[in-house]
Amino acid sequence: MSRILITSALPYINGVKHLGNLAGSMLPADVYARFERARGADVLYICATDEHGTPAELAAAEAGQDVATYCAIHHQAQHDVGRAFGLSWDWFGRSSSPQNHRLTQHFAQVLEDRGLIEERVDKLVYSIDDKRFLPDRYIEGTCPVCGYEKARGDQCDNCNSLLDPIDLIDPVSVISGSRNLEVRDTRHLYVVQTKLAGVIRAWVDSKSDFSSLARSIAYKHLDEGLIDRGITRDLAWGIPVVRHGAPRPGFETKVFYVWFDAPIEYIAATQEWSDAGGGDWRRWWRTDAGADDVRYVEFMGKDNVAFHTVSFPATILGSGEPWKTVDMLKAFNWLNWYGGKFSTSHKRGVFMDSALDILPPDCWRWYLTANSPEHSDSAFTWEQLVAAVNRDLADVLGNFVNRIMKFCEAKFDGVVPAGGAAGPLEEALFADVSAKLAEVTAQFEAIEMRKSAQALRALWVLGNEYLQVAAPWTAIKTDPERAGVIVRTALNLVALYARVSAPVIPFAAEAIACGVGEAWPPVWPSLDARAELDRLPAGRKIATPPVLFKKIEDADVAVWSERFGGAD
RNA sequence: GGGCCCGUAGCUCAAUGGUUAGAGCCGACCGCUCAUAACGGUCUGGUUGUAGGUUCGAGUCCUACCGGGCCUACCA
Repeated sequence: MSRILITSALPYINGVKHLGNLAGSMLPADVYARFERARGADVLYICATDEHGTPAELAAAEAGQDVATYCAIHHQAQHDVGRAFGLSWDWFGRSSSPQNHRLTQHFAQVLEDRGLIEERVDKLVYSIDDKRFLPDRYIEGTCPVCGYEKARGDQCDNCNSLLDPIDLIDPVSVISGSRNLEVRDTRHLYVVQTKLAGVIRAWVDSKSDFSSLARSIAYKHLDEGLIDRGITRDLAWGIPVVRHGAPRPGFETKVFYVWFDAPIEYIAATQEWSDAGGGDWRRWWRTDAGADDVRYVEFMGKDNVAFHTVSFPATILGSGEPWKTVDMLKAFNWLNWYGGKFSTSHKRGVFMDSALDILPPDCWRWYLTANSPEHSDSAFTWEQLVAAVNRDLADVLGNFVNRIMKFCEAKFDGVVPAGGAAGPLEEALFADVSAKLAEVTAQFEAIEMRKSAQALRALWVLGNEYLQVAAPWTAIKTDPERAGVIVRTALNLVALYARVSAPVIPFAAEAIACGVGEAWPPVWPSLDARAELDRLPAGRKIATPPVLFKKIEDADVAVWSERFGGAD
C-alpha cells in the first residue's frame, strides 16, 4: 500500500481565514487526501495553526486577552470551521505545542553542534512606548529616497525602494503611533545558510517533481547567494531559546522566530497525532524508521515557496539527521476579490465562517476547485459562483440524480429494477464512461484542480446525455424491461458519481451514496465502466435524497454583494 | 532596482513546435417532458496584446515594446 504524507501550509492564528487561504492550500490538500484514501493509500494529512510572532501578540492585546488564551480560542475556531468545510485532517495541531517546543529546540541545538549557528548583534528599532522591538513593516516614516511620508520600514510603496528602517526620516510606530523610538543593539542567533548552499542546491536539483514555479524561486535564492537567517526575535510569546536544556545566556527575553518553528510543526504536529494515539510518527518522518517509502506532498501559496525550498530544508538538511523531505510541492497563486485583495478591514471578501452562513460547504469546495488559482491569480466573482453552483452542481449533477431517482420511485417502486441486458446505448455509455473515468483519475492523481473539476463535470454530463437518448419515460410505456435496464444503468451512474465526486463535494456525495444504499466512505472505481455500472443489486430499495443543491437566486446575490462587497 | 509569471472568443480558461486554435458559461434556434423552469442537440463567436526575428512549420522559441500581476528573505 502506498503511503502519502500531506501537509498544507499552516494558517496563521490571527483571525478567521478567507477563501483564498482555503483555495490555496487546505482545500486542494483535502481533495488530494480524500482521493488517495479512496484509492486505498495510507494517507496522513497534517495541518496546524501557526501561532507565534508579533501579529498574534498584537491581536491578543487588541482583543484584551493574553496570547495563550487568544491562540487557544482561535485555534479551536479555525479547527471548527475547517471541519465544517469537510477538511479531513488526520491531525490539526498547534505550533505552540510542547512537541514543537522540544523539536524546535532540538533542531537549534543540533545545528549549533554542527557549527551552523552563530550569534550576531543587530541594530534594530526599539519602541520605548510599545516596549518592544518593531519588525520592519511596523515602522513608517518618510522615504529617504523620494520623500514619500508613508514609507514602510522595509520598502517604500511610492518609489519601491528597498529600505532599512534605520534610514527612515521621522519614523513612527505603526502599533501605537509613538515617535519615541531608538536604535538598540540586540543579539540574535543566525543559521549560517551560506554554508549549506551546496547541500540545498543538490537537494533542489534532485526534486524533479517540483513545479517550475517552485524550482525557479529556489534557484533564484541559490543563484543570488543564500543569506544567513536570523532565527530569534525579541518577543515574549514563542519558543524559548535554550542551550543544553537551560535558558541561553543573553536570550532570556527572546524566542525563536516564527518562520523557524512553523515548518518544524509539520513534524511536531505528527508527534502530537502520535501522542494522541494516532500511530508512530517516525514511520512518516524518519527515513531510518520506514519513511523512505513515503511520498510527501506539500500544498502552499506561492509566498511560502522560498521557505519550503530553501530555509526549511536548510534546517532539516543542516541537522544531518535522516528526516523525510518533500517530494512534490504544489504551489498556488492568489484568489483575488474583484481584482483586488481580500481585506478584513475594508469588509471586502468572504471569510470561511461567513461563507458557510450563506452556502453549504460543497458549493464553495466545488467553486474553489473549478476556479482554483493554481496556475495564475484568479478572481472571485459572484457571477462565477452562481454559474458553478446553479449550472454545474444543481442542473448537471443534482438534477440528474434527482430525475432518475424520482423516476425510479414513480415507476419501479423505488427499487433497482431486475432483468434485461445492456444494449448498444449502454455499450456506448460504457466506452464513454471508461474514458472519462481515466481522465478524472489522471487529473486527481496529477493534483490538477481545475482539470479535475472539468473532467468530473464531463463525466456528470454523460448521465444526462444518456437519459436523453435512452428516454426511459418513453420505454416504460412500450417495453418495461428495457426501461428497467435504463433505470438500473442510470442508478449505477448515480452511485458512481457519488464515489468519484467525493473528494471535491464529500457532503453531497455521501447523501447520494446513502440514497442508493452504497457504502461510505467510498472506494475509488476501476476504469472498467462495464463492471462499475453493474454493481447495484436488483431489488435494492433506494430513496431520493432531498434537493442536493439549492439554486442561488438573483436576490441572494444582491444581499450578499451588499454584505460582503464586490460587484460595485 | 532585481527576479518570475501572465496577455487566446463577450466572460472564465485549454492547447508535448505539427491537421482547420478548442471547452464551459453567456447568446440564438430546434428538440424532449422523467426531473430543481431542469435536460439534449445545432449554431454564432478569434488578425492568439503590438512589431520584428528563428523555423519546412510559431498561441508555443528569441528580441523589443505596451498592458496586468506576483515575489524580493523582519507581515505571515
